[in-house]
Amino acid sequence: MPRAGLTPQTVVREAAVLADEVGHDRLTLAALAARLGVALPSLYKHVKGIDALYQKLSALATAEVAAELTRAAAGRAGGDALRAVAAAFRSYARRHPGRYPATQRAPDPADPEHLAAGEQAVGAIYAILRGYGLSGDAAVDATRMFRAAVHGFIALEAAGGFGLPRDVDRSFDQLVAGLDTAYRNWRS
Amino acid sequence: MPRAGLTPQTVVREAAVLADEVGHDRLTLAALAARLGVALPSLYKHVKGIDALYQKLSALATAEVAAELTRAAAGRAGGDALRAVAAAFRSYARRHPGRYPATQRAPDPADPEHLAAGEQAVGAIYAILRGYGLSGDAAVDATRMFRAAVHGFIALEAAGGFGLPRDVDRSFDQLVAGLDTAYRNWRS
DNA sequence: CCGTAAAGCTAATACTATTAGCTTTACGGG
DNA sequence: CCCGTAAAGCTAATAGTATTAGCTTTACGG
Repeated sequence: MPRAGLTPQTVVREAAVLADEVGHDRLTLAALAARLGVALPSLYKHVKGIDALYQKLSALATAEVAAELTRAAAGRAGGDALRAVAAAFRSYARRHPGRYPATQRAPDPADPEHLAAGEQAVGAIYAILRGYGLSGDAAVDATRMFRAAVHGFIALEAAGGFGLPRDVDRSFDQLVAGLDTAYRNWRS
Repeated sequence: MPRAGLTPQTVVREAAVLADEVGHDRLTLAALAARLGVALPSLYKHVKGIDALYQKLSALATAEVAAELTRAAAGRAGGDALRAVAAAFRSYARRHPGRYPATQRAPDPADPEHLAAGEQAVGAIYAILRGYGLSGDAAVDATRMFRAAVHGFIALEAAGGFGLPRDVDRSFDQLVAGLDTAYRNWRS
Protein backbone atom coordinates (compact mmCIF):
# COMPACT_ATOMS: atom_id res chain seq x y z
CA MET A 1 0.00 0.00 0.00
CA PRO A 2 1.54 3.31 -1.04
CA ARG A 3 1.46 6.12 1.45
CA ALA A 4 -1.01 8.97 1.16
CA GLY A 5 1.66 11.63 1.52
CA LEU A 6 -0.33 14.15 3.52
CA THR A 7 0.98 17.39 4.95
CA PRO A 8 -0.67 19.85 7.31
CA GLN A 9 -1.31 22.03 4.27
CA THR A 10 -3.06 19.40 2.19
CA VAL A 11 -5.18 18.42 5.18
CA VAL A 12 -6.33 21.98 5.79
CA ARG A 13 -6.97 22.63 2.13
CA GLU A 14 -9.10 19.52 1.82
CA ALA A 15 -10.92 20.50 5.00
CA ALA A 16 -11.77 23.81 3.33
CA VAL A 17 -13.16 22.05 0.26
CA LEU A 18 -15.16 19.66 2.42
CA ALA A 19 -16.51 22.43 4.63
CA ASP A 20 -17.77 24.28 1.57
CA GLU A 21 -19.55 21.14 0.41
CA VAL A 22 -21.19 19.93 3.60
CA GLY A 23 -21.30 23.09 5.71
CA HIS A 24 -19.01 24.47 8.36
CA ASP A 25 -20.72 22.69 11.26
CA ARG A 26 -20.77 19.31 9.56
CA LEU A 27 -17.05 19.28 8.91
CA THR A 28 -15.90 16.14 10.70
CA LEU A 29 -12.56 14.42 11.06
CA ALA A 30 -14.14 11.15 9.98
CA ALA A 31 -15.39 12.60 6.70
CA LEU A 32 -12.11 14.40 6.14
CA ALA A 33 -10.07 11.25 6.71
CA ALA A 34 -12.30 9.27 4.37
CA ARG A 35 -11.90 11.99 1.75
CA LEU A 36 -8.13 11.83 2.07
CA GLY A 37 -8.08 8.03 1.92
CA VAL A 38 -6.68 7.61 5.38
CA ALA A 39 -7.80 6.31 8.77
CA LEU A 40 -9.17 8.94 11.13
CA PRO A 41 -6.40 8.96 13.77
CA SER A 42 -3.77 9.44 11.07
CA LEU A 43 -4.90 13.06 10.77
CA TYR A 44 -3.39 13.72 14.18
CA LYS A 45 0.04 13.37 12.61
CA HIS A 46 -0.68 16.62 10.77
CA VAL A 47 -3.16 18.52 12.92
CA LYS A 48 -3.39 18.77 16.70
CA GLY A 49 -7.13 18.21 16.78
CA ILE A 50 -10.37 19.52 15.41
CA ASP A 51 -10.07 22.82 17.20
CA ALA A 52 -6.63 23.44 15.73
CA LEU A 53 -8.03 22.45 12.34
CA TYR A 54 -10.74 25.09 12.63
CA GLN A 55 -8.09 27.60 13.61
CA LYS A 56 -5.98 26.80 10.56
CA LEU A 57 -9.06 26.88 8.40
CA SER A 58 -9.76 30.33 9.81
CA ALA A 59 -6.26 31.46 8.86
CA LEU A 60 -6.68 30.10 5.34
CA ALA A 61 -10.06 31.70 4.81
CA THR A 62 -8.95 35.02 6.29
CA ALA A 63 -6.00 35.13 3.92
CA GLU A 64 -8.27 34.41 0.96
CA VAL A 65 -10.76 37.08 2.01
CA ALA A 66 -7.98 39.60 2.54
CA ALA A 67 -6.60 38.89 -0.93
CA GLU A 68 -9.99 39.28 -2.59
CA LEU A 69 -10.84 42.47 -0.71
CA THR A 70 -7.47 43.96 -1.61
CA ARG A 71 -7.95 43.04 -5.24
CA ALA A 72 -11.46 44.48 -5.28
CA ALA A 73 -10.24 47.77 -3.83
CA ALA A 74 -7.35 48.12 -6.26
CA GLY A 75 -7.75 51.09 -8.58
CA ARG A 76 -10.96 52.30 -6.98
CA ALA A 77 -11.84 54.95 -4.42
CA GLY A 78 -14.80 56.39 -2.56
CA GLY A 79 -18.21 54.88 -3.19
CA ASP A 80 -16.84 52.74 -6.03
CA ALA A 81 -14.33 51.10 -3.72
CA LEU A 82 -16.94 50.70 -0.99
CA ARG A 83 -19.34 48.92 -3.30
CA ALA A 84 -16.64 46.73 -4.82
CA VAL A 85 -15.25 45.61 -1.45
CA ALA A 86 -18.68 44.98 0.04
CA ALA A 87 -19.63 42.94 -3.02
CA ALA A 88 -16.38 40.97 -2.83
CA PHE A 89 -17.05 40.21 0.82
CA ARG A 90 -20.52 38.88 0.16
CA SER A 91 -19.37 37.06 -2.93
CA TYR A 92 -16.71 35.18 -0.99
CA ALA A 93 -19.20 34.18 1.68
CA ARG A 94 -21.59 32.81 -0.90
CA ARG A 95 -18.95 30.98 -2.89
CA HIS A 96 -17.41 29.51 0.28
CA PRO A 97 -20.22 28.87 2.76
CA GLY A 98 -18.02 26.52 4.77
CA ARG A 99 -14.87 28.61 4.88
CA TYR A 100 -16.58 31.92 5.57
CA PRO A 101 -17.85 31.19 9.09
CA ALA A 102 -14.34 30.10 10.06
CA THR A 103 -13.29 33.67 9.35
CA GLN A 104 -15.12 34.81 12.46
CA ARG A 105 -12.81 32.93 14.83
CA ALA A 106 -10.29 35.35 16.31
CA PRO A 107 -6.68 34.69 15.23
CA ASP A 108 -4.33 32.82 17.51
CA PRO A 109 -1.91 35.52 18.73
CA ALA A 110 0.91 33.04 18.11
CA ASP A 111 0.10 32.76 14.39
CA PRO A 112 1.72 35.74 12.67
CA GLU A 113 0.39 34.88 9.22
CA HIS A 114 -3.16 34.75 10.50
CA LEU A 115 -2.71 38.05 12.30
CA ALA A 116 -1.24 39.62 9.18
CA ALA A 117 -4.13 38.39 7.04
CA GLY A 118 -6.61 39.89 9.47
CA GLU A 119 -4.80 43.19 9.43
CA GLN A 120 -4.70 43.17 5.65
CA ALA A 121 -8.45 42.63 5.44
CA VAL A 122 -9.16 45.40 7.92
CA GLY A 123 -6.60 47.57 6.15
CA ALA A 124 -8.47 47.28 2.87
CA ILE A 125 -11.56 48.73 4.52
CA TYR A 126 -9.58 51.29 6.48
CA ALA A 127 -7.99 52.57 3.28
CA ILE A 128 -11.37 53.19 1.69
CA LEU A 129 -12.45 55.27 4.66
CA ARG A 130 -9.51 57.61 4.22
CA GLY A 131 -11.17 58.53 0.96
CA TYR A 132 -14.12 59.74 3.03
CA GLY A 133 -11.82 61.85 5.18
CA LEU A 134 -12.06 59.45 8.12
CA SER A 135 -9.02 58.61 10.24
CA GLY A 136 -8.09 57.84 13.83
CA ASP A 137 -10.94 56.78 16.12
CA ALA A 138 -13.52 57.71 13.50
CA ALA A 139 -11.95 55.33 11.02
CA VAL A 140 -11.88 52.56 13.61
CA ASP A 141 -15.56 53.09 14.36
CA ALA A 142 -16.42 53.29 10.68
CA THR A 143 -14.48 50.11 9.94
CA ARG A 144 -16.33 48.32 12.71
CA MET A 145 -19.59 49.55 11.26
CA PHE A 146 -18.65 48.25 7.84
CA ARG A 147 -17.68 44.83 9.13
CA ALA A 148 -20.75 44.62 11.36
CA ALA A 149 -23.19 45.60 8.62
CA VAL A 150 -21.73 43.39 5.91
CA HIS A 151 -21.07 40.38 8.12
CA GLY A 152 -24.47 40.75 9.77
CA PHE A 153 -26.17 40.84 6.40
CA ILE A 154 -24.30 37.74 5.25
CA ALA A 155 -25.13 35.89 8.46
CA LEU A 156 -28.82 36.76 8.35
CA GLU A 157 -29.00 35.86 4.68
CA ALA A 158 -27.32 32.49 5.27
CA ALA A 159 -29.60 31.73 8.19
CA GLY A 160 -32.69 32.44 6.10
CA GLY A 161 -33.50 35.38 8.33
CA PHE A 162 -35.04 37.48 5.57
CA GLY A 163 -38.57 36.24 5.31
CA LEU A 164 -40.21 38.88 3.19
CA PRO A 165 -40.29 38.57 -0.62
CA ARG A 166 -38.32 41.79 -1.17
CA ASP A 167 -35.24 41.02 -3.28
CA VAL A 168 -32.19 40.45 -1.12
CA ASP A 169 -29.66 41.74 -3.65
CA ARG A 170 -31.41 45.08 -3.75
CA SER A 171 -31.49 45.24 0.04
CA PHE A 172 -27.74 44.69 0.03
CA ASP A 173 -27.27 47.51 -2.47
CA GLN A 174 -29.31 49.74 -0.20
CA LEU A 175 -27.24 48.70 2.78
CA VAL A 176 -24.04 49.71 1.01
CA ALA A 177 -25.67 52.94 -0.13
CA GLY A 178 -26.64 53.58 3.49
CA LEU A 179 -23.05 53.05 4.57
CA ASP A 180 -21.95 55.49 1.89
CA THR A 181 -24.22 58.26 3.15
CA ALA A 182 -23.28 57.51 6.76
CA TYR A 183 -19.59 57.88 5.86
CA ARG A 184 -20.14 61.03 3.81
CA ASN A 185 -21.97 62.67 6.73
CA TRP A 186 -19.90 61.23 9.57
CA ARG A 187 -19.84 63.18 12.81
CA SER A 188 -17.36 61.96 15.37
CA MET B 1 -38.28 8.06 44.37
CA PRO B 2 -40.61 10.95 43.61
CA ARG B 3 -41.05 12.00 40.03
CA ALA B 4 -39.33 15.05 38.62
CA GLY B 5 -42.51 16.45 37.08
CA LEU B 6 -41.03 17.90 33.94
CA THR B 7 -42.94 19.51 31.10
CA PRO B 8 -41.74 20.67 27.69
CA GLN B 9 -41.82 24.20 29.08
CA THR B 10 -39.65 23.53 32.12
CA VAL B 11 -37.18 21.64 29.95
CA VAL B 12 -36.83 24.50 27.48
CA ARG B 13 -36.60 27.11 30.22
CA GLU B 14 -33.84 25.21 31.98
CA ALA B 15 -32.09 24.75 28.64
CA ALA B 16 -32.13 28.54 28.27
CA VAL B 17 -30.57 29.03 31.71
CA LEU B 18 -27.96 26.38 31.02
CA ALA B 19 -27.13 27.80 27.58
CA ASP B 20 -26.53 31.21 29.13
CA GLU B 21 -24.18 29.66 31.66
CA VAL B 22 -22.07 27.36 29.49
CA GLY B 23 -22.55 28.87 26.03
CA HIS B 24 -24.89 28.07 23.19
CA ASP B 25 -22.63 25.49 21.58
CA ARG B 26 -21.96 23.61 24.82
CA LEU B 27 -25.60 23.08 25.60
CA THR B 28 -25.86 19.32 25.82
CA LEU B 29 -28.70 16.96 26.61
CA ALA B 30 -26.50 15.19 29.15
CA ALA B 31 -25.83 18.39 31.10
CA LEU B 32 -29.47 19.42 30.82
CA ALA B 33 -30.70 16.07 32.12
CA ALA B 34 -28.24 16.19 35.01
CA ARG B 35 -29.42 19.70 35.84
CA LEU B 36 -33.03 18.55 35.89
CA GLY B 37 -32.21 15.50 38.01
CA VAL B 38 -33.26 13.02 35.37
CA ALA B 39 -31.65 10.42 33.11
CA LEU B 40 -30.76 11.64 29.63
CA PRO B 41 -33.28 9.64 27.57
CA SER B 42 -36.12 10.86 29.78
CA LEU B 43 -35.85 14.23 28.08
CA TYR B 44 -37.24 12.63 24.93
CA LYS B 45 -40.59 12.40 26.66
CA HIS B 46 -40.77 16.19 26.48
CA VAL B 47 -38.64 17.19 23.49
CA LYS B 48 -38.23 15.46 20.13
CA GLY B 49 -34.46 15.80 20.11
CA ILE B 50 -31.70 18.34 20.39
CA ASP B 51 -32.62 20.04 17.15
CA ALA B 52 -36.20 20.53 18.29
CA LEU B 53 -34.85 21.83 21.59
CA TYR B 54 -32.80 24.45 19.78
CA GLN B 55 -35.87 25.38 17.80
CA LYS B 56 -37.95 25.85 20.94
CA LEU B 57 -35.12 27.76 22.52
CA SER B 58 -35.13 30.00 19.48
CA ALA B 59 -38.86 30.63 19.91
CA LEU B 60 -38.37 31.47 23.59
CA ALA B 61 -35.49 33.83 22.97
CA THR B 62 -37.21 35.51 20.03
CA ALA B 63 -40.27 36.19 22.17
CA GLU B 64 -38.10 37.67 24.91
CA VAL B 65 -36.21 39.86 22.46
CA ALA B 66 -39.46 41.03 20.86
CA ALA B 67 -40.86 41.97 24.26
CA GLU B 68 -37.76 43.92 25.22
CA LEU B 69 -37.54 45.73 21.89
CA THR B 70 -41.21 46.67 22.07
CA ARG B 71 -40.77 47.92 25.62
CA ALA B 72 -37.68 49.93 24.66
CA ALA B 73 -39.52 51.59 21.77
CA ALA B 74 -42.57 52.51 23.83
CA GLY B 75 -43.01 56.25 24.18
CA ARG B 76 -40.06 57.10 21.97
CA ALA B 77 -39.64 58.12 18.36
CA GLY B 78 -36.96 58.99 15.82
CA GLY B 79 -33.36 58.86 16.93
CA ASP B 80 -34.38 58.29 20.54
CA ALA B 81 -36.30 55.18 19.64
CA LEU B 82 -33.50 53.99 17.36
CA ARG B 83 -30.91 54.29 20.11
CA ALA B 84 -33.14 52.69 22.73
CA VAL B 85 -34.02 49.70 20.58
CA ALA B 86 -30.45 49.16 19.43
CA ALA B 87 -29.26 49.33 23.03
CA ALA B 88 -31.96 46.89 24.13
CA PHE B 89 -30.90 44.48 21.39
CA ARG B 90 -27.27 44.53 22.42
CA SER B 91 -28.17 44.41 26.09
CA TYR B 92 -30.20 41.25 25.61
CA ALA B 93 -27.38 39.58 23.70
CA ARG B 94 -24.91 40.37 26.46
CA ARG B 95 -27.20 39.32 29.28
CA HIS B 96 -28.14 36.09 27.49
CA PRO B 97 -25.10 34.89 25.54
CA GLY B 98 -26.58 31.41 25.22
CA ARG B 99 -30.11 32.36 24.24
CA TYR B 100 -29.15 35.08 21.80
CA PRO B 101 -27.51 32.91 19.10
CA ALA B 102 -30.61 30.72 19.09
CA THR B 103 -32.49 33.78 17.87
CA GLN B 104 -30.77 33.48 14.51
CA ARG B 105 -32.42 30.18 13.65
CA ALA B 106 -35.34 30.81 11.29
CA PRO B 107 -38.75 30.00 12.78
CA ASP B 108 -40.45 26.73 11.98
CA PRO B 109 -43.33 27.75 9.68
CA ALA B 110 -45.55 25.41 11.70
CA ASP B 111 -44.96 27.31 14.95
CA PRO B 112 -47.33 30.30 14.94
CA GLU B 113 -46.06 31.72 18.24
CA HIS B 114 -42.50 31.73 16.98
CA LEU B 115 -43.57 33.41 13.75
CA ALA B 116 -45.56 36.00 15.66
CA ALA B 117 -42.63 36.77 17.94
CA GLY B 118 -40.39 37.27 14.93
CA GLU B 119 -42.89 39.58 13.34
CA GLN B 120 -43.25 41.55 16.55
CA ALA B 121 -39.49 42.06 16.77
CA VAL B 122 -39.26 43.17 13.16
CA GLY B 123 -42.35 45.31 13.67
CA ALA B 124 -40.70 47.22 16.49
CA ILE B 125 -37.91 48.24 14.11
CA TYR B 126 -40.28 48.85 11.23
CA ALA B 127 -42.34 51.22 13.36
CA ILE B 128 -39.30 53.34 14.15
CA LEU B 129 -38.53 53.71 10.46
CA ARG B 130 -41.95 55.20 9.79
CA GLY B 131 -40.74 58.06 11.96
CA TYR B 132 -38.02 58.59 9.37
CA GLY B 133 -40.57 58.67 6.59
CA LEU B 134 -39.64 55.22 5.35
CA SER B 135 -42.23 52.69 4.21
CA GLY B 136 -42.73 49.96 1.66
CA ASP B 137 -39.59 48.54 0.08
CA ALA B 138 -37.47 51.27 1.63
CA ALA B 139 -38.63 50.28 5.11
CA VAL B 140 -37.87 46.62 4.39
CA ASP B 141 -34.37 47.49 3.22
CA ALA B 142 -33.81 49.80 6.16
CA THR B 143 -35.04 47.15 8.60
CA ARG B 144 -32.65 44.65 7.10
CA MET B 145 -29.85 47.16 7.43
CA PHE B 146 -30.69 47.69 11.10
CA ARG B 147 -30.78 44.00 11.88
CA ALA B 148 -27.60 43.34 9.90
CA ALA B 149 -25.64 46.14 11.52
CA VAL B 150 -26.73 45.44 15.09
CA HIS B 151 -26.52 41.66 14.85
CA GLY B 152 -23.21 41.85 13.06
CA PHE B 153 -21.80 44.09 15.74
CA ILE B 154 -22.99 41.76 18.47
CA ALA B 155 -21.55 38.74 16.69
CA LEU B 156 -18.17 40.33 16.06
CA GLU B 157 -18.03 41.59 19.62
CA ALA B 158 -18.86 38.15 21.04
CA ALA B 159 -16.27 36.49 18.81
CA GLY B 160 -13.57 38.86 20.00
CA GLY B 161 -13.31 40.27 16.51
CA PHE B 162 -12.48 43.80 17.63
CA GLY B 163 -8.77 43.73 18.28
CA LEU B 164 -7.92 47.39 18.56
CA PRO B 165 -8.05 49.14 21.94
CA ARG B 166 -10.71 51.64 20.82
CA ASP B 167 -13.68 51.44 23.22
CA VAL B 168 -16.36 49.11 21.89
CA ASP B 169 -19.27 50.95 23.53
CA ARG B 170 -18.34 54.13 21.72
CA SER B 171 -18.05 52.27 18.43
CA PHE B 172 -21.56 50.99 18.98
CA ASP B 173 -22.82 54.50 19.63
CA GLN B 174 -21.20 55.59 16.39
CA LEU B 175 -22.80 52.69 14.56
CA VAL B 176 -26.24 53.73 15.74
CA ALA B 177 -25.47 57.34 14.87
CA GLY B 178 -24.43 56.17 11.42
CA LEU B 179 -27.74 54.35 11.02
CA ASP B 180 -29.53 57.52 12.05
CA THR B 181 -27.86 59.62 9.37
CA ALA B 182 -28.38 56.89 6.79
CA TYR B 183 -32.09 56.84 7.59
CA ARG B 184 -32.42 60.61 7.62
CA ASN B 185 -30.81 60.80 4.17
CA TRP B 186 -32.32 57.67 2.67
CA ARG B 187 -32.58 57.53 -1.10
CA SER B 188 -34.54 54.63 -2.48
C1' DC C 1 -59.26 1.05 44.21
C1' DC C 2 -57.65 -0.18 40.18
C1' DG C 3 -56.52 0.47 35.07
C1' DT C 4 -54.11 3.16 32.05
C1' DA C 5 -51.34 6.61 30.05
C1' DA C 6 -47.45 9.06 30.76
C1' DA C 7 -42.98 9.59 32.91
C1' DG C 8 -39.18 7.75 34.12
C1' DC C 9 -35.55 4.06 33.74
C1' DT C 10 -31.79 0.78 31.69
C1' DA C 11 -29.62 -1.08 27.75
C1' DA C 12 -28.01 -0.84 23.21
C1' DT C 13 -26.52 1.53 18.80
C1' DA C 14 -24.15 4.69 16.18
C1' DC C 15 -21.86 8.61 15.87
C1' DT C 16 -18.08 12.05 17.44
C1' DA C 17 -12.96 13.13 19.09
C1' DT C 18 -8.83 11.66 21.25
C1' DT C 19 -4.77 8.89 23.01
C1' DA C 20 -1.65 4.89 23.17
C1' DG C 21 1.10 1.99 21.11
C1' DC C 22 2.40 -0.81 17.15
C1' DT C 23 3.95 -1.45 12.13
C1' DT C 24 5.70 0.04 7.99
C1' DT C 25 7.33 3.10 4.79
C1' DA C 26 10.63 6.21 2.81
C1' DC C 27 14.78 8.43 2.87
C1' DG C 28 19.63 9.84 3.94
C1' DG C 29 24.31 8.58 5.62
C1' DG C 30 27.74 5.08 5.93
C1' DC D 1 23.77 -0.69 -1.78
C1' DC D 2 21.86 -1.30 2.65
C1' DC D 3 20.31 -0.21 6.81
C1' DG D 4 18.81 2.76 10.77
C1' DT D 5 15.64 6.05 12.05
C1' DA D 6 12.01 9.32 12.07
C1' DA D 7 7.71 10.04 10.42
C1' DA D 8 3.40 8.33 8.61
C1' DG D 9 0.22 5.32 8.81
C1' DC D 10 -2.49 1.66 11.28
C1' DT D 11 -5.58 -0.80 15.01
C1' DA D 12 -7.51 -0.76 19.47
C1' DA D 13 -9.39 1.48 23.28
C1' DT D 14 -11.65 5.37 25.93
C1' DA D 15 -14.91 8.80 26.65
C1' DG D 16 -18.28 11.78 25.12
C1' DT D 17 -22.40 12.87 22.10
C1' DA D 18 -27.52 11.78 20.44
C1' DT D 19 -31.02 8.48 19.65
C1' DT D 20 -34.22 4.36 19.85
C1' DA D 21 -36.35 0.30 22.01
C1' DG D 22 -38.49 -1.62 25.47
C1' DC D 23 -39.36 -2.17 30.40
C1' DT D 24 -41.08 -0.40 35.08
C1' DT D 25 -43.38 2.57 37.94
C1' DT D 26 -45.84 6.40 39.18
C1' DA D 27 -49.87 9.23 39.46
C1' DC D 28 -54.36 10.20 38.44
C1' DG D 29 -59.24 9.67 36.94
C1' DG D 30 -63.33 6.85 36.51
